[in-house]
Amino acid sequence: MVTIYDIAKETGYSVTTVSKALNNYSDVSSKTKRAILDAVEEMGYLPNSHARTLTTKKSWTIGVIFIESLGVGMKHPFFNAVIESFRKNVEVLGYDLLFASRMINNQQKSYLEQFKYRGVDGVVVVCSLFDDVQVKELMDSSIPTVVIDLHSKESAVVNSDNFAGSYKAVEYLYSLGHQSIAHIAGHATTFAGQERRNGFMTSMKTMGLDIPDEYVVNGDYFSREGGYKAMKQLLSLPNPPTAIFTAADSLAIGAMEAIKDAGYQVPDDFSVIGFDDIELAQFINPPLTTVRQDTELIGEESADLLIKQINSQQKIAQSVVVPVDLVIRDSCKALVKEESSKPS
Amino acid sequence: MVTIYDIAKETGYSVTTVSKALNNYSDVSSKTKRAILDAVEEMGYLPNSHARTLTTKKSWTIGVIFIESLGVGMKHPFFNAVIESFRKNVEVLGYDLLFASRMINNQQKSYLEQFKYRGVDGVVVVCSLFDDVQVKELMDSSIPTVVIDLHSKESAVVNSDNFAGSYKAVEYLYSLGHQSIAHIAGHATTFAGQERRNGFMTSMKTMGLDIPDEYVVNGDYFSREGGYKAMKQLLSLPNPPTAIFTAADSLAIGAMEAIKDAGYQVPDDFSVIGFDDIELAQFINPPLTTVRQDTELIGEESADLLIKQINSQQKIAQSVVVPVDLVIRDSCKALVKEESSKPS
DNA sequence: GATAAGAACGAAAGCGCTTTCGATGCTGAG
DNA sequence: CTCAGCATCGAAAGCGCTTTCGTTCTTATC
Repeated sequence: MVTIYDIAKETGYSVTTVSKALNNYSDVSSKTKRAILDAVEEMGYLPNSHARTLTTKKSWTIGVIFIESLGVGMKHPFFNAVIESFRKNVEVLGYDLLFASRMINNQQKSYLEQFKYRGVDGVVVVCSLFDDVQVKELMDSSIPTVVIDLHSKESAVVNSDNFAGSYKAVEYLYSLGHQSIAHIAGHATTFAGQERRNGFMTSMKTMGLDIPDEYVVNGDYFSREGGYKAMKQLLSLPNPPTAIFTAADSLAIGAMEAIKDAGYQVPDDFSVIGFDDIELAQFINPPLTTVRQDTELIGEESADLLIKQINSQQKIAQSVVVPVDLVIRDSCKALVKEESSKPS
Repeated sequence: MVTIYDIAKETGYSVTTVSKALNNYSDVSSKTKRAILDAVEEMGYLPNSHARTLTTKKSWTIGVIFIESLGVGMKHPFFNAVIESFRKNVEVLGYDLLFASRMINNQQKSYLEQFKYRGVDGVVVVCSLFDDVQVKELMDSSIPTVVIDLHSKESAVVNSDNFAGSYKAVEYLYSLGHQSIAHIAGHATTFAGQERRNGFMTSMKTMGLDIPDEYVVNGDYFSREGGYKAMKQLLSLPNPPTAIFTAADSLAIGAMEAIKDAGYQVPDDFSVIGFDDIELAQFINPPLTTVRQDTELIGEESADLLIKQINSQQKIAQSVVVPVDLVIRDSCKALVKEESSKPS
């Protein structure tokens, strides 16, 4: 490995001067700078990030963690889309992303410990779970943190406008003539799940619609199976809803399977609408109407928020919410008035 | 930040002894070790990875890069599944994953330079492109490398048995009575694309089937659009095939869209079969019959291969190919003999 | 009681870099 | 000619850790 000393020896200058030339200090003449840079080029010198970090306390590294209940990690379509966008936004600044393992010296450590050990400049966590102690610890620590998909008054967070998303969904269903609208909810320990549920309840009330207790059923951890089971439950009701708003596309997909398995059709018999707009949504049958989360923007906003904290050396308690859009595909249909066919 | 010196002062021992206690050296009595460990616990000491790496030359970090033509990065369903599996396999050993940015001191650098700068212990690259210079550079370098989805005699590589996969697909189609089978190929600069194409050609010959030139059409970079265009082309032929084997699920999906747009049905009018078995495959309509790549195993094998190199301090030129499976769903159908209806 | 062997500890160098502060030489102003 | 001021450069300390090589002290051996 060629070090700063080697190129000092080669050029006849001191390591100090070499270091300064490399870091664009003003007190080195252009002639010697030229000579040093030439030698650097010729000898194939590369700085050592660890040595540099050791003295500067800046690692140009951002830690990232996923906290999700499915256990799919990087395969999570929403999470990886957000992180990909985040990555693009920070890489141009020179930051690398570190996916941590929580093992130091063969001992299990917390994320906070791991990141302190690694000396990251900041960390981005994608976390929907409300009360993860490790994430809490991170947010309370001194290291700059931004968490995505979680809400907090005291920390830097960014998430979609879940409430508004629910509203748009319900409003759309209502405009289609639906009155009996059910909700397959995300897990209650999850901020997004809770918020979408709140949005549903509120907008239903705003529309003046009834919400029977049985119409709000838990889909568990945003899994397909959860959606399937929840829909089964809905179908077994004496008065099933005509439309279902689910808290996630995966839930919607599960629900649609249940509907098909029961011999019904979407959207003819039931309208369903999802949340997320994962890639899958447009390819299933029928293509899913859903509330789209803007992963690009979420990634960008979180990058901004984190970088701002890193640069200012202080935590910023700011909550940015990014707007969502309803994307209309074919899983919802206007309700034909039952009154005409079935006079009461 | 509490350092080794602080806990030395606290306990009255030298930093040497503290360091030894921390690293389980045998020449420290159990009593002093106990005392030191207690102080460590009490003072909340954490080692500094950069300082440690600086002296040991071991960073417990593995660099990862994606080289893919779509520009989707972490969103690539095959790549992220492989990397997720890889991560699980190395994290228990204490390795962290570093997604590099190629920016050092505000200057654009190559991956090799970036990784040397970062002092990673090894790098895993997921790369389908044949002749990427940066990947070549990496493979030729002294740093342990494993590359996934690429073939090479001189390096550590792991990939699916693309050839056998094609064979299974063609064989299946043939068993269904299809004789006119076309291939929508992946890009030729891609190892997987090339190999699947080879497998197609060879197995067709083995089955004694004809391959008109027009039956092998390029799907470009494994994109849906590529599949769409290629299928359009196939449909415009005077004698279109009855079945299409595509080099990727994305291509198959595009092809199926083209088929539908032309007013035909899958699998009634055309059988199509994909490659990969991405999550989407089971949810599209009809569910796609496809050749499944075992992402779990690929990740595991690459982890093994890389770790072996890291531990042995030398490059290993080994090529492991992991088996694929045909998963049969609903996009293929037995061909009804045309002879009966259309006597020649 | 003298000696060898082992157990427990520490001094110091070194990993590759940055940064402070001082030294040196040169210029032009007076 | 003198001196202030500027432009260049370098010595040295320090970042936090590991590791080699001694040193000291205890214990067992004859």
